Amino acid sequence: MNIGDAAKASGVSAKMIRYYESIALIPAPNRTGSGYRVYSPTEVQMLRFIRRSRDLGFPVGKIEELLALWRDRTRHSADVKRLATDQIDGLERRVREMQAMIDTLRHLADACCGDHRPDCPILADLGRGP
Amino acid sequence: MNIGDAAKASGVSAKMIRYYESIALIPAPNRTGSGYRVYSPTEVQMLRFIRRSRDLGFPVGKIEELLALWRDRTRHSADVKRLATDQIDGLERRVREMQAMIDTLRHLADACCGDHRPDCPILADLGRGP
DNA sequence: CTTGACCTTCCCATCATGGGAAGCCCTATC
DNA sequence: GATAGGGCTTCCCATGATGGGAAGGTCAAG
Repeated sequence: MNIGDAAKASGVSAKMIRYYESIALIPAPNRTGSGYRVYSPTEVQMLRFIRRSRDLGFPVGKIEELLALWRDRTRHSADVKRLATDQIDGLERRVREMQAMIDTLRHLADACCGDHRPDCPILADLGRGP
Repeated sequence: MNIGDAAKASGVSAKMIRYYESIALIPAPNRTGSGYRVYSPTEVQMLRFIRRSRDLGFPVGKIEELLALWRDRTRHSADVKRLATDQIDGLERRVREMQAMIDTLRHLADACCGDHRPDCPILADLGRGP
């Protein structure tokens, strides 16, 4: 299976597959005599694993840990769960930050009449003194 | 006022002040005979404006537009409001995406007993077939 | 045998931010 | 007046995950 087919089958772009190989997130695959990368079903499954992890927002470093646990038959599920809950915590923190921005923005936007006149509480707030 | 003092007064790091100048988000300030940047209160206020905008998640490109409107006494507040509501929309979209990740992760984490045994629905899900 | 689709590597760009090196400048203290 | 320490300058590099594109080799169908 060439890289293009592996990309289609896994949902990871060929570009990213090469990148993951370059940072050693995945092992270097076999090559044909002419240098083409060849992927086995197992490797494609690993790529799908990576893509699903990315879809859940895991950074590459954490995916590395997830892959190690995935391969480790003597893993403790507690370790996996901790990665998941840490990820939840990080996402929730970011959501809270963005929600605070949204709240402020909505408050300001509500106070702006949004017509042809220049008076604007949004700019007034951004430009207010210290 | 030197760059360090302007940084303290505005909350924008000296590094970022130089960066904003390099991308022409702010005009090049006056210099002393020896080449030190000198900032007036007006320029510090502009830096504060930028920092507040960044705190609300605006990307630099949008801050450029906000600054232009700020300076334009013939602006229409509708234009400012549109920037704000667009920003709200973008943030809300990202929040929804992250919330979906959180929901999935929590569902998976709840199903994982998180003990010393290797069985783990989280890994099972990430590694499941197509 | 040609054509077009694929593959390879390599370099560059994003976006906002920080780190650090080499070297100059200013002020306070001795 | 010399020296020390801290601040300033520019320049280069790195981040994280991704895409774009060029130059050139390969493969399969017609």
